[in-house]
Amino acid sequence: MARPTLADVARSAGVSVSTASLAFSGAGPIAEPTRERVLAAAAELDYAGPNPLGRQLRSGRSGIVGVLLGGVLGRSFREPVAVQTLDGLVSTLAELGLGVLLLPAGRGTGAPPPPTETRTDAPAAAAVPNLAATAAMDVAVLLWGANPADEDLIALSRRDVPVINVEGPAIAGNATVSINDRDGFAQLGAHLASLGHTRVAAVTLPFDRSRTSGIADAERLGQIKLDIVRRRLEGLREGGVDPVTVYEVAYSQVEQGVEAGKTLLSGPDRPTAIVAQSDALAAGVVIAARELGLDVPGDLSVTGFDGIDLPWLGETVLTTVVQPLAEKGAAVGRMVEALLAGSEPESVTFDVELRIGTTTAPPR
Amino acid sequence: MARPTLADVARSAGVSVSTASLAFSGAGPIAEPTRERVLAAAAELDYAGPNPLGRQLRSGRSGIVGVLLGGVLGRSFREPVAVQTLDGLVSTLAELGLGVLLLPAGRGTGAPPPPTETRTDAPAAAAVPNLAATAAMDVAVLLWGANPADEDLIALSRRDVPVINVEGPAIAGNATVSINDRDGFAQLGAHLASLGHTRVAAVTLPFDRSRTSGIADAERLGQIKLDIVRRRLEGLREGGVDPVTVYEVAYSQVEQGVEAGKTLLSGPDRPTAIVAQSDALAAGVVIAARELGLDVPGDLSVTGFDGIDLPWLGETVLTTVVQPLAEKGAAVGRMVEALLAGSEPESVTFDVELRIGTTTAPPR
DNA sequence: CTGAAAGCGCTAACAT
DNA sequence: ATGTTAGCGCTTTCAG
Repeated sequence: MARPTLADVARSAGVSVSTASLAFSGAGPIAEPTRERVLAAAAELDYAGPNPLGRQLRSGRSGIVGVLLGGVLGRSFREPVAVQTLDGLVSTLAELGLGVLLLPAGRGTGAPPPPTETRTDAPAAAAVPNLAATAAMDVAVLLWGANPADEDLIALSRRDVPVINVEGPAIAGNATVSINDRDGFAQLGAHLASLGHTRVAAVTLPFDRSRTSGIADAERLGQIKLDIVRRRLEGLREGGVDPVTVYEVAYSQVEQGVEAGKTLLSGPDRPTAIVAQSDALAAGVVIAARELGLDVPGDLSVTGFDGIDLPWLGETVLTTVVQPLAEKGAAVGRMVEALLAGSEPESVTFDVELRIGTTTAPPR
Repeated sequence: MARPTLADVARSAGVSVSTASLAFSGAGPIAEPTRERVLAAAAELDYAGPNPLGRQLRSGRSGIVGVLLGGVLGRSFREPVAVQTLDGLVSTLAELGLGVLLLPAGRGTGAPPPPTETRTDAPAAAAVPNLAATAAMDVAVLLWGANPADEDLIALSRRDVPVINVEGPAIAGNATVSINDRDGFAQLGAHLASLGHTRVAAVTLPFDRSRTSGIADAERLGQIKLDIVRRRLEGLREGGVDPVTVYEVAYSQVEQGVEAGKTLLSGPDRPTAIVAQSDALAAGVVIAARELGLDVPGDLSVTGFDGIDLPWLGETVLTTVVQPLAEKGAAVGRMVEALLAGSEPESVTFDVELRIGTTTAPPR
């Protein structure tokens, strides 16, 4: 009644277990009639195929790719770009027979865990087991970076699990997939400058994981932890636009963009253009402008970044920079493949492309 | 140089492997000094903890919960409700030390696989290994249903992997998490009827996985495969609204709602209200109405379903029915727990709540 | 409280 | 082409 094992099948087919194994894996020479006999015996016994646990222990491979979510951005699932990248990654890996295991980020270094109560009861049993430290996986993919000091990353490196970094800070020894976002913002800056904008505000991704949001003062601007944010601001300046105000959001979500837009557009010296570091934020800014009765692009130009589909704005087409999300997923897939084959994958950087929509025009 | 094993740690600490095992698992009596000695030896050797592969084979448990995506709806990741449910599920399971493995749906019965070429080369090795059939997992969760005849489901049942069904059709022997959506739509219907609407159109989720979209004629209406769609339409009628036109979409996405809205609002006998089967679709309808110069709710009332956050509409608050997404995730978590403990989980159905917003009003 | 021994189910050398 | 033999690393009886 218990699940049959390969040994049962082998016995029933009158062959050895190793032969039976070959019948399933195809990893070795086997006579066609023999193979069929084994398969028939398996069908007879209702054998569902080799138990993955046994196979994994023996081969030392789990066939699992862990994906560390929410390193920097909180609820990755809510962020369209993260979701789309993940989507691409899952399909790419599935074709290699690899599964994606979601690893929700543990408490990182940014927010220290709550103080431990003095325990009078049980011995110090592992309170919350951390998947990054305990789950089986052959490779880990870090979506959207994290602090190298993160608990999860330390655990992974102790376990010798190779890590592939997507848009994260360069970490020694990790292959990285990134985009040329500095150039993308330089193009956006040049576009706005050529239109004649001089009073430009920026809405940026989080500077760190502190979940701060609001206009960043000089002090805060000196504390930008995340390369991606700094790089994008620098790109903008390279393009000829030095933002007069910088608004930092806590998450890359439309709501946050609305908030940022309302603040920036209600203050004195209203900007003639707002550069957002993501399409979601830009969409929020457009919505905020509309609610304040401003015309886009007549009264305000808005730019985004990412090139995701934004049905929310109706006919309005966001001026943005398109990054190749699907290709990024595929690139990660190839890196995983290389890693599993024992070779060192090479980091890649993809180019991005300016796409001019209907949200930018000369200032009035 | 190779990774140390538990045996190495035990030897170094001067204890037996079984004792060393206890030091890590805490699953048995062990003297505190002994435990510390083992842990010290582990730290010394840079041992990262018990190898999950060994543990899994021995205990027969992988600690992995497979989540079958896209059963019915294609790219689940793009659908806000699926994403939010998944989000809740991941956090709930993480607290139990369980990981979520994403299982992209294989080719289901709806779309038969492409015809096999006559092979003259290699023996019939498994072309594309299907994760549902090969990956290690203790339980599978079916998000948004599927056909019981699906390849993946068959594979899971052959492997004796218990399945928990979220919003799927009842499948014999599977525990199910669902919501009282019939009642929700009855409430929506009653609300619209009480406002005086009689010419109401409906925008529904896909009838099956054929990815058809457009106005459903009588014949098509007789082919609704998915319980959820039928049940929701029935609920609406119970509430006193019999839709004059039914538009079926291929995906529950804003774009599709826009498409549906444009079609329904451009035809003759324009409806005074449109009932959408999801908030994403309703948002699209609102956008379409605006683009056609119609006022919501003045010229058109619109209702959604799900109660997800929709920042896209600005100040507009959708009249909708709120379903407890987080609670659904938690319920699945509890079921998984029960299943792993060897008991039969009980199916649950959650109540939903009508939330009247600013998108419904009496017809002009 | 600790140790010895067995074996989870499979695959990979090696021998035939 | 097939069989024999050895473990992969761990947990779990069962004795002591």
